[in-house]
Amino acid sequence: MPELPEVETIRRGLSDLIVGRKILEILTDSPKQVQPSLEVVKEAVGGATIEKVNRRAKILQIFLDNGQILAFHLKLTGRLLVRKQGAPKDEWQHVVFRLSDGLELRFADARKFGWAKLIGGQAELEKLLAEFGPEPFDDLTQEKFRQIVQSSSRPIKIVLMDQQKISGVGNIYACDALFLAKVDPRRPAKSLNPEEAERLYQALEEVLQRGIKYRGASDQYYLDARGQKGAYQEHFLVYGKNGQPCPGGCKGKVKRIVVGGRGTFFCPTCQK
DNA sequence: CAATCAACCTGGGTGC
DNA sequence: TGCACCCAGGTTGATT
Repeated sequence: MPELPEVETIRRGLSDLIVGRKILEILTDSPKQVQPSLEVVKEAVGGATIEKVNRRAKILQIFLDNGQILAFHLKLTGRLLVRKQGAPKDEWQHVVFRLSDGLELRFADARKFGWAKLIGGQAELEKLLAEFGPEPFDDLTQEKFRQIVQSSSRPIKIVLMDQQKISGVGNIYACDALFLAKVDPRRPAKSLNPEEAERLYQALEEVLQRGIKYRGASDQYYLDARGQKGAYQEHFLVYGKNGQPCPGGCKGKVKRIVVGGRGTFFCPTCQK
C-alpha cells in the first residue's frame, strides 16, 4: 500500500481540496468496501461538511461537522482522488463521494482490499487507533524504538513492519531503512546492539522523510489526491532492485529473499 | 507465544 | 494469442 509517506501526501492533498465541502451523495459498485453498510454510511454522512483530514498510521480520517468520522485504509492499491464532476472515470473507481462545488472524492482500488469505514465519534476512533504502535516523527522516540527492538526475537524487518509495534512502515521503507543502516533484515531484532538500533532509528526516519519529500513512491498504483505520481521510486535504495549493483558501491548485487512471506531486498555484503 | 499460510481480489509481467 | 504461473505497497484469521 501506500505507506506512511504516501498516506501523508494524500492527506495533505485532501486537506487542501476537500475541507469545507459538503458530502452530497455516495455512489458505489463495490458496497463491501463501505462499512458497516452503504445505507448506514449514506445516512450518516449525507449533508455533512468536511472539517479536517487527519492521518494516523496508514489510516486516513475525514472529520465531519456532525461528529462522525470517515476512516479509510488503502491497503495495497487504494487511491483517493479529488476530481471535478464529469471528469473521465478513473481506473478501478469503486466508491464516489459527490461533494459540493462540483467536486467528487473517488475511492479507486484495483484489488478491492481497501475500505471506507464510518466511525461514530472520537471514542470509537480512539479505540480503532489504540491498536497501533508509536508514530514516527511523533511519539516514536529513539528510546522507545530501542525498547521495541530489544523486546522481540523476530526478524528485525518484521518488527519494523509490525503495525502494533511501530505505525506506518511497510515493505518499501523497511527495506530501504535496513539498507541505509547496514543491518541484515533477517537478524533477530534483539540481536541489534544499541549502536545498530540507533543507526536504524535514524535510517528509518531518514527514508520516511525522503518518501514525504518526494511525495511518495509510485511503483505501480500510488497516486496522490490530485492524481499525480510521486517520485520516491526514482530514489529507491534497494527496494525492487534485485540483481542490480549495490547502491553503496560495494561491487556486490542487491538480492531478493523472502522474509515473513514478503519479498525483501538487501545487499548481503553491506548489511550485516 | 511464534511461525506459517491462506484468504481477501485483481492486474501486470513473463515464459511456453 | 492463449494460458499457466508468479508477483504485488497490507492485514486478518486459522492452523501448526
